[in-house]
Amino acid sequence: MPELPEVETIRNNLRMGVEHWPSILGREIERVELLWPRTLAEPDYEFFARKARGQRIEEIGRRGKFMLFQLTEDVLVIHLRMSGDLLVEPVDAPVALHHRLILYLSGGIRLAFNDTRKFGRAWFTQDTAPLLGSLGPEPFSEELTPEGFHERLLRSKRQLKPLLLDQTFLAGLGNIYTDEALNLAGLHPLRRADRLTLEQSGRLLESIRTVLRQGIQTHGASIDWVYRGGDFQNHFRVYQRTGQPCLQCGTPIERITLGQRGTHFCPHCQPIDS
DNA sequence: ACGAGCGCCTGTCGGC
DNA sequence: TGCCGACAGGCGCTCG
Repeated sequence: MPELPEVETIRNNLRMGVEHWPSILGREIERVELLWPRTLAEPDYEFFARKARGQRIEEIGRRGKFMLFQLTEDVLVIHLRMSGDLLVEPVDAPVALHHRLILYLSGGIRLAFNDTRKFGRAWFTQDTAPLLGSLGPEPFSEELTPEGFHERLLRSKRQLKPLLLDQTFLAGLGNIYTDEALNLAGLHPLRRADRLTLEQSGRLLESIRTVLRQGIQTHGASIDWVYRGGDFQNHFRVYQRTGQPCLQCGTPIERITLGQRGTHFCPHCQPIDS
């Protein structure tokens, strides 16, 4: 589910509040509840439950696909992986089937980490470096220039699709937005990174920023996010459009498997050579 | 340094 | 209706 735009959408909702949801900023953690032990990667539950109690949520940040809850003393880091979601609820609401971790907050509300497939993880720590230190640049960083991006691409012999999914190369892209960005840039997913011209690299960076910006503006690629108003799935150019005509040229969209991930592209608009 | 394959999990969908 | 495989937004690991 969540790539950079979805994580950013959730972050905004939790910070600013949204209809039915008050902001959780400034609230105190009164109690925590862990319903699936593996969801808490570290530390052990006893320590976490004791130390988190009484801390306030000072700020909510994001790095790549990681959500960062800056607390009074520690940081709660959450990665939603495939099916994770964060919900604000009244304390007396029934606990949904797939809730894995719940923070009970001051003011009669709670923050629930809901995660059907149980891949999501939470870390409670004072040092985020081991988790975030190896991440690549943020796509919207002003320090990431077309020239700098081109140089990074030239250092790799990898195919574009797996490279863009590698969070140490660039932080935040997932399967949907990678396919969309490559299509928009007119680049084949199997193209070798070190064969791109400066102009192609610049177009790729621009395309990445465009599709991510569209994703954020439409509140994420929902599918099962209807309640949140996510709308990006109505704007897919290639993702999950196998066999359907390319919006640009009418050629049927092709699907291949690459590193266990479905990969969608237009064979005409994204030629393997040039 | 790279790609391929698997494990972690639950749910949905299409074919037979 | 029921069963079975394919597939799903991610990522860490091993192996060649």
